[in-house]
Amino acid sequence: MDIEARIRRRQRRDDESRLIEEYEPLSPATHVEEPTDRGRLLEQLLDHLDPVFGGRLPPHGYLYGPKGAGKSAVVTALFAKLDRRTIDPDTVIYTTTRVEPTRPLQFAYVDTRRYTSEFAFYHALVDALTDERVPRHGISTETLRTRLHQQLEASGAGLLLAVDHVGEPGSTAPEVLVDRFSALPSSVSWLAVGRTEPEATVLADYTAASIRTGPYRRHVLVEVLLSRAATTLDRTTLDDLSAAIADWADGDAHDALAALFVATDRAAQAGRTSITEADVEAAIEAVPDDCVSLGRVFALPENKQTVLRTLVDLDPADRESVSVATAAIADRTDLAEGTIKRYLYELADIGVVDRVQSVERYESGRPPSRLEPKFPPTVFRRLYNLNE
DNA sequence: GATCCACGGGAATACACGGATG
DNA sequence: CATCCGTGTATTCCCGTGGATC
Repeated sequence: MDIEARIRRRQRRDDESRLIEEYEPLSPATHVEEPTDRGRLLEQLLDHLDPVFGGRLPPHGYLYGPKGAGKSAVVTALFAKLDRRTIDPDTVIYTTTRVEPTRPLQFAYVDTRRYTSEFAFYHALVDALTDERVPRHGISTETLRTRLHQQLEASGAGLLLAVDHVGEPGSTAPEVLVDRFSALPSSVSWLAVGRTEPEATVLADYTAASIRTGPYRRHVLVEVLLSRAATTLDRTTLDDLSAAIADWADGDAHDALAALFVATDRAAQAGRTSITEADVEAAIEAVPDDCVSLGRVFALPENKQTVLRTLVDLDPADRESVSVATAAIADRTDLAEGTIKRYLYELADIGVVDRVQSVERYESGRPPSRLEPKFPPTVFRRLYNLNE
């Protein structure tokens, strides 16, 4: 390869990476610090958490609502703020009718997509509550649990714990969680966050309060899209097309952002800084029905992401069956076939990829199934490469 | 030496089909 | 005709091993 070509390639790559960095605000997997658009939900949450501002713990609670409704956005933002604000009993103003013992409060947020196992869960908690490094190895789950207890008792502080993505396939089931909570001291109050109706889970039996949130209202979702796109796209066509995306997304901010992301990418590939109707149409096409949250995909263990990354680049013919895909991925990664195949089945099991059974007749044997990602490949590719 | 968990692999089971059997 | 059986593939389930780290 001559020097010219090498330089050209460098330049192209720089262009590309700069472009991708600009995309980041459009990522459906990241939350902004100030989700100003979820005022109602924020108020509901603050109502529930009100005792906190008097130095007391609120009762256990459950926040639920559909995908892309801003639950995680609000809860992570709120807990980040609360965590920075030490609630000091001395500054609390009492109504003097009753003297309750007050104590300082701590706040922690745990995402069960990432910290699923019992060990990982306690580890995340202890880690959040202490400045010291907590060993990941050579320490038993039991030891970790007692350490958490000691920590909580020693500090005398109450803990408000938010536990996100409860009951999603591949994360922690409500029953398991309730079990774990029962092992925690009474100075811990938790707020579970999930999608399922409380009546359909055991959580209803343990929580005093359920907070329900619905999908985004149309005009609010448009605002979300516009504000996130502000740095990336010029405004020429944005208003109308954002409205179109919002209509299609039906209140799901995740899918709407994903579509806007794909549309932006398509425009950028063509060297444009504004999106067209065709971009949006193509983008909507690229977001599958029942699209799985990209946050979930990026919470998967590294090697499962590697398998997915390879899978989405495969020739469609190489995705026609699990075995074929396994072989193709094994060629391109250093994972063993057995592992890849198991991963693919596991990914299908939690709904990250779909297995579509072939209807064509084969000579003999059980018919294979085609693998289809249940997320927009473009978005995954871009964000994955960004993390490299 | 202890611990968790990612990997790798293999055994058991399910499914589809054609052909044999009752 | 209904059922069973054999074969070949797909899928599920399970467990031992070893890496990394304390």
